[in-house]
Order: sequence, then structure tokens, then C-alpha cells
Amino acid sequence: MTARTLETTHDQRRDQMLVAAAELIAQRGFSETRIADVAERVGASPALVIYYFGTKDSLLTGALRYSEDTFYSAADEMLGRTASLGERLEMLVSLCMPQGEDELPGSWGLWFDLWTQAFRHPEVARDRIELDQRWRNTISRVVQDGIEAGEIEPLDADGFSVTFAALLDGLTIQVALRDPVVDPERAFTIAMTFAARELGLEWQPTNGRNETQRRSDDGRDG
Amino acid sequence: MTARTLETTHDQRRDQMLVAAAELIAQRGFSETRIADVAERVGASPALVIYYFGTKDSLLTGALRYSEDTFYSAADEMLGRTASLGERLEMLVSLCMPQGEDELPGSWGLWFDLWTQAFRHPEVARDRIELDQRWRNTISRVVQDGIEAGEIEPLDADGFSVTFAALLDGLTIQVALRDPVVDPERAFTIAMTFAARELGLEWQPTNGRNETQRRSDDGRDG
DNA sequence: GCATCCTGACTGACTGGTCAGTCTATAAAG
DNA sequence: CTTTATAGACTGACCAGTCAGTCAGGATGC
Repeated sequence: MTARTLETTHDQRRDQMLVAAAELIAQRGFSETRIADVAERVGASPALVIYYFGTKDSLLTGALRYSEDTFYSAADEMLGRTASLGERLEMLVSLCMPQGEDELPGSWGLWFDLWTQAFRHPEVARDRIELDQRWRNTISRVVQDGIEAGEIEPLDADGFSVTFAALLDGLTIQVALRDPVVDPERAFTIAMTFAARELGLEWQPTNGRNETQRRSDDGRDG
Repeated sequence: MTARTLETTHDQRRDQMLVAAAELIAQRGFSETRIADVAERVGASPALVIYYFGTKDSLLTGALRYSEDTFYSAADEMLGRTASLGERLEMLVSLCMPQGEDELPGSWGLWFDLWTQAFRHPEVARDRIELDQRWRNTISRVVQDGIEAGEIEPLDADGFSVTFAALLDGLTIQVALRDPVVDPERAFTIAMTFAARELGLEWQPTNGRNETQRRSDDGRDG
């Protein structure tokens, strides 16, 4: 039916705008993102953006949601392609550490904006809570799988997920904010050491980099 | 001498404005804070605010700095009045958990704004790094004192401070954002349990509340 | 000819910052 | 003890720019 095609292009446009908005927010910040910027980015008129989203706020918070959602989906998907508990944890952790510039485009700044918005806007707060629960569930599931596979002894996976998620958030902040004391490698090691100790899992840092992430040659920085 | 009085009132005015700005940022958010709002709050004209700070940005980032600085000073000061390692840790942790509404006025939101600004403005980032180092030093010092007092075995206090600070940040986020899974009590327990385990310290949750913070009656929840 | 998509032109409200000049108080001069 | 000078604190009026959102109407597809 024709409604389908229309709806499809409609949704495509929408997603284009959401992605563009997310990228701009990541670069410039939430309230420094203008409708006109988003419009230009997708090659449309500002009026069209309003046509799709009604208000600026609706667009921007939508972009935040969209971006985080994409992040978690990517995480879930990647997890599907890995088996061992150790590797899976490494994957989750390295996903949190902005060490390359090429991951999801600068999405780290979006966390800050999401939190800032959530703090003052109940609707955003609700979404964030949901998103965070999803993240903790992912962690919890990974641990649970490890238990069921006999890799580690049974323990309170949910409890672990709460603490571990908090630790990851805290480390990610330092790394994203380029704290000289907490570089990506160190944050990675801290997180993994904590997890290993807490779960009773064998783990030690591999030589410099962990192998679950990006090809061994990473060109140069910048 | 007269210059003294003049300078004093000058600085008073300045501080008034910084405090007012901090409060407004906490309430409405960084970029929703107008010069006119600050001016009104201190009973002055917008022009006067500019007269004192030159630009809006200078005022707002100054307010952020001022507020965080006050927080850490308060922490240091409180620490001076406590002796045992356990109590000191409890104090640091409870200082991070916004459970009452009456602490420093809504200063939790300021963290989010500080991070958000720091992510995109190098100057703010520098300040934040310094502030955070100060915080870690405080933690480190507390642990070091505990070691020297023979309360715990020697260990890497700096290393601990990095991890513990990150965990506290992560927990504070959840609490500040009213995550139903991580209420203040739970966050408190998680942090203390982690610290105790990591430091080899005896600690168990007291009945419901810990005694180092506020009187037992806290009215109702807001 | 109808619905949806889309735009250019426009506007109304807001806001950071300027500026010319007032007010107050201390200091200097007469 | 007045008068005058100087400086800092302070303000009202104003401006120039920005930006979300409106609207009337054009294109496009069916």
C-alpha cells in the first residue's frame, strides 16, 4: 500500500533529523543546537523540522533518546557474537571508554546532556531510568549467563550490575573529560579488575590493549 | 581605611551574585539562567552584573567553580572534626548522597552542568580536573591517615581514591536522578561496602540510617 | 482534487551587552 | 566649614542580533 512507502520515507526523514540533531548536540551541546543547524544538516528548511517534530524540545529530547537507544542496541548486538564471560565484560567496558575518536560519533557528550536534562525534566528522567535499567539488565544477563555456563559461582547478579554500572559511569566521566589521572587504559583495567574480583573470575590485563576491541593497528591519533 | 570597606562591599556583591547564579543554575540549568534573573535575585540591575563580571559566561562558570569549591571546603572542614577512618568515610559518602533537600541548595544539578560545560570548554575542563584531583586527594588522605593510625594495613591509597571517587560519582548520578533502583540508602551501603572490602575494614550498615548524618527525623519525603 | 510534503518570508519575543550619565562618598582646596 | 573634584557603584534606555515558531502557498504524488 502507498501509505507504507510514504510512511517509510517519512520515517527516514525523521531518523535523519534525529541523527543530525544527536551529532550536533554532541558537538555543541544541547541548548546550543539550533533548529536551523539540524535543517541544514539534512538539507531541508527549518520549517520542515518543525513540521516533523512540532517543537525544538521534542526534537532534541527525541535525539537524546534515539542515540542512547542505538548505543544499547549495538551493545546487545555485539554481545550476541561473543561467548565467554571475560570477553563479554571486556566488550561492555571498552564500549564505555571513548578511546578512539571514531566510535559512535562523539556520543559521550550526549550522556552529560542527557543527565543534565533528566535532572530537570521528569519526562526525560523517566526515559533515562528506563535506559539505565536496560543497561543494568544487560550486565546482569551477562553475569547470569556466566553462572549458568559454570564459569563462575552463583552470586547476586543484579546487585553486581548496580555497582558495576555506577563504577562504569564514574570512570566514563573521567575518561570523557580527559582527566590525566584516568586515561582509557587505566579505566579499563580498574573496571575489569573490579569485576574479576567481585565475580571471582580470572583476569589480568593483556599487553597494553585488550584484544576484543579494534584492530591492532590504530593508525595514529587524531 | 576606606579602600578596605569599598573593596569589601565590592567582594560581597560579587559573592552575592555568584551564589545567586549558582542557585539559579541548580534550579533552571546553565543556559536557562539569565543575567536578568541573577540581577533580580540580588536586587540590582542587569547592567551591574555585567559591570562585575564582564560577560555572562564569566559569571556562570565562576558560579560553578565557586559552588564546587565551597563543597570541597565544607568536606575538608567536616573531616577535621572526625577521627576514625570508618566515620570519615561515612561522612564523605553521605556528603555525596542528596538525601535531604536542605544541604547545599540543590547543588547536585550543578555537577551535571559542570560536566556538560567541561566537556566542551577547555577552561572549565581544567578547573574540573583540578577540583576532582582535590577530591581524590581528600579521599587518599583519609585512607593514608587510617593506615598511619594502624586502623588498616598499608595499601595503595591513591589507587583506591581513583576507583572510589568514580564509584561515588556513578552512585551520585543515580541518586540525584532519582533512580528507583538506587536510593540514597542503597547507594550509601554499596559505597561503604566497597570501601570496607577494598580497605580490609570492618563495617556493616547500621540500622537503616548511618549516624554521621542529620537527625533521625527527616519529616516526610518530598 | 485531495493529502502530504515542503519552503521562503516573516515576526514577535527575548536577551546579552553598550552607553551616557546619575548618585554617593571621600578627599582636596579654599 | 564650605565648595569643588574625583572615583567607583550603579542604572534606565536602548540596540543589534538571534531564533523558535507561523503562515500562506507551491510542488508532488495518487
